[in-house]
Amino acid sequence: MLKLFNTLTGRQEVFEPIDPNKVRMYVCGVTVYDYCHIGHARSALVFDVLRRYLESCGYAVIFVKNFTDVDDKIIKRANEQGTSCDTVTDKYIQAYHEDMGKLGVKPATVEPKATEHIGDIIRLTERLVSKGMAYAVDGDVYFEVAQYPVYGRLSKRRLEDLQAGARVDVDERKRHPMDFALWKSSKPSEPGWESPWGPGRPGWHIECSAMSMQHLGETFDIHGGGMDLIFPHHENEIAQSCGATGKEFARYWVHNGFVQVNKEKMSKSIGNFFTIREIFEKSEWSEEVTGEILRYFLLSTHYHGPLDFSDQALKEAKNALNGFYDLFGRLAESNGSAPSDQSLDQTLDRCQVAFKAAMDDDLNTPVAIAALQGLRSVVNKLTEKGLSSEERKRVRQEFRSLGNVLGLFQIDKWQFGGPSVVPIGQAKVTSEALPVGAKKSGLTDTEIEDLLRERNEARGKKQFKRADEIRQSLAAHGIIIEDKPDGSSRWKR
RNA sequence: GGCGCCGUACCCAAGUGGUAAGGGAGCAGUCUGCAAAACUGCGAUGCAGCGGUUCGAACCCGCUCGGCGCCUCCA
Repeated sequence: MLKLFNTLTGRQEVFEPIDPNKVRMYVCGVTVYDYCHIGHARSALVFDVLRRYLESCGYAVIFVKNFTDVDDKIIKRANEQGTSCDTVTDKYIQAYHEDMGKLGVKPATVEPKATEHIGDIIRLTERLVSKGMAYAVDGDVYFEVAQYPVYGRLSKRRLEDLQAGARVDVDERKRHPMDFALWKSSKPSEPGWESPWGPGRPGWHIECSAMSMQHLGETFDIHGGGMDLIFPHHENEIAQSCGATGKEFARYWVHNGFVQVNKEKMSKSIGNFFTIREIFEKSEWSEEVTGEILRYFLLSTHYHGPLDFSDQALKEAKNALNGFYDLFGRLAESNGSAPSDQSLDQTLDRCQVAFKAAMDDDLNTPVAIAALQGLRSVVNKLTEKGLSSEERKRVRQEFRSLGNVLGLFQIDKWQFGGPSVVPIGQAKVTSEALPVGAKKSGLTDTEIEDLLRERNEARGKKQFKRADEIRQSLAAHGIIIEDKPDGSSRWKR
């Protein structure tokens, strides 16, 4: 039974979808005027995992994640670059898909763009105007917060408190300082659409209401996003949606914490952000490996709390992951048959139960990972005694299927090279495709294999000095050699 | 000024009333030509501090200190 922390009620609640077998969720995506940073990655990942977990529980999930492709920042960026808004948004939507794809974030069921829903937005705005909850002034349309008595129920703020500290310039055309734009008039040079109030474009908040209602209905199950969206974005979505329909909007509001750098929020305005592609470009590991390291790192903290990004943290994630892939490597190698171990079934069952309990507890991924670490530890002990090949397959499958919920452990070979086994004294160099774990620079696999072969020839002749020289020189390139009991060797980066 | 979050070992990180999960790093040992991996052992009498409630508190209450977020575009 999944429990989720609901921002709306301020506590954990048992998750029960409207339709017993179906979950409808909406997550605020990004405004596409720049590359995504790690903070965007965390948000995308958290809801990717929520979606995967719901699916693994047997729900049919309809997952909508939008792109905000009309916005002041986009217009500004287009002007700076001397291009059109479409060019800007196309570029960054593509980049989004590339970056998130490398992270293993599955595409949402529907990924609508604001500009594809202008008609819905205008209709929703008209609906609010006709109900007296919004008013037009000089081609702009504002939502009147005073018309929605429970305004502030999500962010737990009262209108009076907001007024006191408001840093916004008060627009005297607005009836209340917190009234927000549903529709903004456009200058001829700006993107605009015809509307009952003249040419204009949507305000920021209205698009999410229009798109979520269009794709998921007026009331749906889960609405998510980063914590910084609680106010004003989600507060305003609730006000305008409930104001228009008179029904509840989303039932569970889920918000992820920030990625920080040196305990400070990673943000564009502070300038302390790292883009996802920057991490991939800087990384010494292959894309698959880097993507999995990032995932592991981002899931090693509960989604609700802050998460400090650093090179050291990534390195620790890599080391932790190494332990798993070392085990997978050994599981994949045949080491003779061994009598079946009766305790294996029990071990696998226990891990499943612990994993599920952790995920049920508000998506407690650190504890879920701990369950997998526990399995790793037990299986390591079992492999010391020996496991049959059928058992080794089952173990690997277990890691694969539980890992799939987190998007981990799906790769066959990680840092281990392809033709990694070079028997002592009789190596044959087989050149295969560059393995997944290949480093982007440094020695090629063939070079490594050549050196390894030379080393094992030396070992065969008991020329250990030469053998150790080769070990040293490979180590200088970050290559670690492991000699197996049968005299052959494997290597990893 | 208002609303809210956080402070657990060298690092990361669970635990939110019943006597401190897990990982990484480190140290020692087994194994190994040497390594690596794996295995075994070691590691917070204490959870920012001080009071209080309780048979019992890291977990509840109060105060203090320290760090941060939102109220403005922001995942």
